Amino acid sequence: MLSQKTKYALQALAYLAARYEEGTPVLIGTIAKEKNIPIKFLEAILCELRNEGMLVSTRGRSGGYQLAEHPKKTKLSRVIRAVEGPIALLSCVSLNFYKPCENCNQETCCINPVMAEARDAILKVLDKRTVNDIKDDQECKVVKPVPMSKVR
Amino acid sequence: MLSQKTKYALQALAYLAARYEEGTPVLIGTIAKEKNIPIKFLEAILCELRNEGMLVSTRGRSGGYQLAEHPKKTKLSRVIRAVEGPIALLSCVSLNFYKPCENCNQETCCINPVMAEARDAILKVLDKRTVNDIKDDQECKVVKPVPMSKVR
DNA sequence: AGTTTTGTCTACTGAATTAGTAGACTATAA
DNA sequence: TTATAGTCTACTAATTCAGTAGACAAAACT
Repeated sequence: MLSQKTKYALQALAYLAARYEEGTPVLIGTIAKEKNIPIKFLEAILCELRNEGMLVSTRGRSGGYQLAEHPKKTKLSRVIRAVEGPIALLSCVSLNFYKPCENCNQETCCINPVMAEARDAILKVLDKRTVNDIKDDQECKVVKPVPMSKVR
Repeated sequence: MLSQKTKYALQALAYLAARYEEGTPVLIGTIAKEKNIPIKFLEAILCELRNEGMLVSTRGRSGGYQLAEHPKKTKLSRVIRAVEGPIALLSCVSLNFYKPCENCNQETCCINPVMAEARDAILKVLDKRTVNDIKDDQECKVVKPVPMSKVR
């Protein structure tokens, strides 16, 4: 399960994506209020996303946060990795946070390949879906399938 | 990420699956030693799996645990749900542990459908893979694909 | 230039979960 | 009948999660 923090991150990005075309920074306070997120907690989350290069911030008056690039460019897998950490079910099959198991032998462990299969299945979705797919104020109850040719 | 507890559960089942044909109970102590799992912790885990009907236990001398049914019958999704809980990334898209979000509106939330898509992708793997696929002492580095016709 | 608005950063805290332990108790086979 | 093995309840230490507080820094508007 994703943590509350990751959920907040996704919600904030969904909001910023909807306002991406405006081209101006959005106040933390506005996002917090709109999405019902504790402002100080959101602050820390947005700061992390900025450090990861997903957001840009403007300080001072009329400052705030905005997406660093078009919402279609930011994959959900990247967001989750930044806030939550590994996407794989076990660290021994993680692509970005690999760590061998302590009590089992990689060579003979038969759990490993099945978990790798599961990881690939999740990533197939989270690598093709972007912030644009979760943005606010759109018809979204039916997610339109993305043709595999569009997935790089 | 799966918890240590779930990993232990899978490892124990992998061991029991390999010894399923023997038809006799296996000591907790044997599994604990073989798999490097703290015995008292394993005890609690096996007890849970028994309560879920995946294992049967025999008390007293020459007692122990064994699989309740053929390893092919026990889906990994069932194991994970029993020990870990929901498989979905958000509880609002969980099939077995559904709980609505507190701070977002199900009707307008666009994160929901994407997460449902991810859930289906994971379940497609965890519903078709069984304890038999992870059992010890087999060639398993290459997981043979299961034809979709075999998946119910 | 000064003040206000807004973001940044560090540190702290309470609650929940995870991982593991201890020990009394109960059932069964030899 | 006794040793062996599982059952059950309760406890605890460590870690993570979720959220808070407050000092500080940058920028814009006056």
